[in-house]
Amino acid sequence: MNELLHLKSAGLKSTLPRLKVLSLFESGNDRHLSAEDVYKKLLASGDDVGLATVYRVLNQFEQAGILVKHHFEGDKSVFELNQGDHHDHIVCLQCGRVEEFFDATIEQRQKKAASERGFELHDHSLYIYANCIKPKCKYKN
Amino acid sequence: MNELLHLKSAGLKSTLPRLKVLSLFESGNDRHLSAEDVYKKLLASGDDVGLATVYRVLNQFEQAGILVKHHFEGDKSVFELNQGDHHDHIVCLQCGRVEEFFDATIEQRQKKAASERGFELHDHSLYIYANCIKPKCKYKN
DNA sequence: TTGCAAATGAGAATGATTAGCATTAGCAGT
DNA sequence: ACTGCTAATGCTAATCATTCTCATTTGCAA
Ligand SMILES: [Mn+2]
Ligand SMILES: [Mn+2]
Ligand SMILES: [Zn+2]
Ligand SMILES: [Zn+2]
Repeated sequence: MNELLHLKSAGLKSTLPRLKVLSLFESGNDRHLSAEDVYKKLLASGDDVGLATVYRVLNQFEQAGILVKHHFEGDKSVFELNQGDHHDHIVCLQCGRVEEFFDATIEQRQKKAASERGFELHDHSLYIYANCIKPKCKYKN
Repeated sequence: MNELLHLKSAGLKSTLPRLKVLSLFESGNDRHLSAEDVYKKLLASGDDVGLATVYRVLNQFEQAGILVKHHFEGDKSVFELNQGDHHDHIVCLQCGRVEEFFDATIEQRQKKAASERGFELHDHSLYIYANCIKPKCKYKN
């Protein structure tokens, strides 16, 4: 019942759509999902939710700190469970595989770059676009 | 007449809209401009171009390597002159000021992060969102 | 000059995301 | 358990940036 705590502490009612979205992310099959991904997965599993509701819930969860939003190359944004650990992403340009990484040196040098120029770092986004080295890459022929 | 060379070598006809867009960037008043920015600036200076043409020209210039496109926080993308030097950006969340920086260590560790995980780095995007430290910040009250 | 492919411009179309609004469903208090 | 009220949902319509269509214009090579 971790989900309920999450929702309650965020001041959000425990509704069916919210629980479904949450458990989708907690099932852990895919960490990074777009609104459309979530919508389709729920439909596929027989759960009826409106696309608008999916968008709303995802944004509410982000504001509540339950999810984190990312903007990978392309138009649509993706969400993932916020597990406290900050990390950045490597995205395969061929198969779309997403790998997570954390580099303390990079983090530190970003802070330094900011402060040296009269800024106080609030946030950053770092995406590495790359190609899987075969044979891992499930390149779409 | 550097512009003409640019265009010719890219296989692009030297048309009025293209020359105007190019000289706008080369005037150097603002390095980072969105399509809308470019459109409005051209209109303001009495030059009539269609918005669609601006979009087309910007993308052609990007493909030709004349401009580089960035996706700062927010929806609209911005372009800047490609002067050969790669750099990343710090964006002030309050006043929108954009500062450029380059950190060899960060670059190198990105490459390493990728190769260590079976990727060949192709590209990356790094944006630092921060707040100007007063009194530099032209915060919009 | 002429001819013609390439480029332009105005507006329609697109695609992701959000807003509006009537209907439904949590849930606090009986 | 029953009421009532507010928040949440689910349509649909609206936004907003960007792209597409296509009739008209323009650069430029012969
Ligand atoms: Mn992640
Ligand atoms: Mn720049
Ligand atoms: Zn791959
Ligand atoms: Zn500022």
